[in-house]
Amino acid sequence: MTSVQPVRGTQSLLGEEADRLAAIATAFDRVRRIFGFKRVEVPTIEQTSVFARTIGETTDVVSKEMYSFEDRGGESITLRPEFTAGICRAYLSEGWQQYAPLKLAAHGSAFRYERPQKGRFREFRQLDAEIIGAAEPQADVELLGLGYQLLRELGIADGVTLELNTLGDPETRDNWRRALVDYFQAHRGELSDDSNSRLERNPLRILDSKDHRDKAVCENAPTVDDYLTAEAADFFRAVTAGVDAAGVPWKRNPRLVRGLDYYRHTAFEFVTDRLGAQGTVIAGGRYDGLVEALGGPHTPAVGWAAGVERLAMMIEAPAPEAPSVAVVPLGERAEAEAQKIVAGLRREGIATDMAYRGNLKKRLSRANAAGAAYALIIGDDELDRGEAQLKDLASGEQRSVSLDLLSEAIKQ
RNA sequence: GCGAUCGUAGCUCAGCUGGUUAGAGCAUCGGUUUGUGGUACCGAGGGUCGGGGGUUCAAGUCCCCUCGAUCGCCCCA
Repeated sequence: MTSVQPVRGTQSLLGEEADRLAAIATAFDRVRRIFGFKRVEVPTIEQTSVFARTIGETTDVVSKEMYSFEDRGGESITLRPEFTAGICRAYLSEGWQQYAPLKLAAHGSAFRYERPQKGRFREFRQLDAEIIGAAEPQADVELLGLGYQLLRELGIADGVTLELNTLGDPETRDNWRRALVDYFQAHRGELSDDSNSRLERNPLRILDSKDHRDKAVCENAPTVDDYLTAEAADFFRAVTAGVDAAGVPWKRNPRLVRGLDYYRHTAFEFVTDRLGAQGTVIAGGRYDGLVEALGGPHTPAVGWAAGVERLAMMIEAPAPEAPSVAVVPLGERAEAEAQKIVAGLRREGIATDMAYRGNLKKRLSRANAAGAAYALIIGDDELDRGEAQLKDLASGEQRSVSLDLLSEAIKQ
């Protein structure tokens, strides 16, 4: 066993595994352009208060999962546990308000001190999409359409279901929450221990508990629909009508809630049963109160985040990268000449490798293992004639090609 | 933070109820006459059996602790 170990919950990926993550980011970038979302880059670190004020002091994310430290200047800094708060901070501190409404897309690593398991890591990657400064239900619809098209581009839309719910406006939410607390108080004895503690911190979360006792109690719990104000009901109707019109399949899940405090109105998750316990692949909702929590003006906003590793587990393996040609020089003179040839081919845009170790047998073997389409064998005899042997590694056919016509021979 | 399972060469694993120098496949390196791979054959290197302690005449194999991994709970993307 080696003495150096990776930090728990981090990943070091090679080849296909790394290609999978890249494929997700590439697809997201393509779709985000089609939908007119601007790319944003935001810092990996923020002042701790940015997350503490927005996500909610009592949430597990803030109270026990953040990577926070004091920097050398004595400031409390936190590695971002998600993107939304940092983007909203930038929206305020960078003067992005002048561009509102803003459609933004970002992706990168986020950090949470959690117990690693399938599809869950301490350093994990997210795609993030936000629309800031738009109170219209059309914004929610556009965002859901973005998520759906991403899944389609990735070829996994069939295995994923959009679950949609509303948490209502603040009035709705408060009334519903109060009714839920009353109801669960009355059934305290039937709830699991976890849910009893949730009753103090985050009663809405009891609704999506996995415990069978909790599920039984939730069967008859009050639903949001009973407390929706007329405005909140209209808003949700407009969202579902828009999603239907956009051709995005969905289903209502009246027990779907959000873990973070800042959500209002629309809440949604794209979920799959193919990934075990971590089945949520994209999740988000409307967070009209967040910018205010950071000290800004009242600013309506919607957004979602997607788990890159989870998406990466679901997609087909991307085609492996292989050179078009592997140059195989024989002898010192040929090796020097080969550098010129390799450089020339690469300038032409042809993916080129050079096999420079071992005898011819080894070099060809390496060329083959690398997946090269052709091997270009260059020995003294060939050089004297201004030629090289171009070998098709799939068919085994080999022919002489003039060094002046190499790229043409390889491209065809 | 809680629970279950697991931890043997670079990788995937075998090692039966504890018993002489710990094995295989793949990978790596070398060779099968010195310029032809993908398909053969021969050979080599590589492991203090995660770490520490204990039981025993004897432990990879049993017990305890610890670290790590996996899957689930919690939380959440």
